[in-house]
Amino acid sequence: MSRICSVARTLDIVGERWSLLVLREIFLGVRRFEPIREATGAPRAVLTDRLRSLVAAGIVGQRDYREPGSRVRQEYRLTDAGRELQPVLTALMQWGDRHLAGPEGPPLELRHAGCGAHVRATLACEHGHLLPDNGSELHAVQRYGDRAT
Amino acid sequence: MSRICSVARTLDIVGERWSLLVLREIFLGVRRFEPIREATGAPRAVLTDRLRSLVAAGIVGQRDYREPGSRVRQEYRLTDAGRELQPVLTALMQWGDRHLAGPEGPPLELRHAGCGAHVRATLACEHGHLLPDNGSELHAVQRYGDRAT
DNA sequence: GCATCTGAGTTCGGAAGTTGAACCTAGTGG
DNA sequence: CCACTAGGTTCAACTTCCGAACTCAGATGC
Repeated sequence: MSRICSVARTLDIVGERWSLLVLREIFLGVRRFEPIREATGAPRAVLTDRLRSLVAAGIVGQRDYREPGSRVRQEYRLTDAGRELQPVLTALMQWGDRHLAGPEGPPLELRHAGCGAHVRATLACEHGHLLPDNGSELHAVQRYGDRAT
Repeated sequence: MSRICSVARTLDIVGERWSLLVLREIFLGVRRFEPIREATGAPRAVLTDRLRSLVAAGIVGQRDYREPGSRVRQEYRLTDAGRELQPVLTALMQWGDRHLAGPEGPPLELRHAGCGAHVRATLACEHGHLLPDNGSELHAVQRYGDRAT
């Protein structure tokens, strides 16, 4: 009896050690193999593999580029689906900032391009109410999803 | 040169295959070993190990319980830090609902306990502006964090 | 033409993690 | 005192991960 769940399905795609770190770099504008490898620390073989599966999953796309004086190579960009993982990364970062940051404070800050204010991942309902981060005002409704194994 | 990042630090703790699924179950109120194992499908040895590291990380706490006619056993509950991972789970679930759900729609719905409206993980700035999920209005400011390796 | 550089990727053998199945254990009820 | 149960532990096979060394192809210097 294993539960059908969108969390599980999403983790099948981005739930390994390096996938989300790779996405973080691409979000930050790092698009090429070597720089991504340096920033994440992933071994080459693993990075090759992860980029391939992110492309296969439609989260990342490839595009040719040519640095003057070099041959054509590939760079990696987020697709629309990939960009929609931003709230996941933001929520992870926010938790780490709060619970794991050193005394120097968070290494990276996210600001609203429009007004410059600090951006947070929040839970909000469709009537516009803001919920506490700890999920205390949350009510989960199971619609279906216990699967005979 | 590996980047210092709260995403990476958070993933060191909850970034393995089963950790977030275990947390999802505990969020849903499943608190005991056997039911968690059935719902997630994790092998026993792995589940034992994950629960231990979640406890060690201060995300999950243990508490005695005693079912009538049984000896004392342990159940697992979220700590405050653990509950604050709710936005991460919600964001993962939301992405899966949008990109991986079957024709039946999402298996689980989250509602605001107060008003019953659907709850979403969103990006919002401290001035109260709601940002698009795809991070398009986001500006990342690196404060420090390139670490010589 | 030939050697060399570079970014991207492959190959390799050893280390680490994951798996399902079988076994262990301490109370409890019959 | 025997069987049952929830929660682990152990085990051997298997898979994945790792870092280091190697390959590949096109660009450039000589």
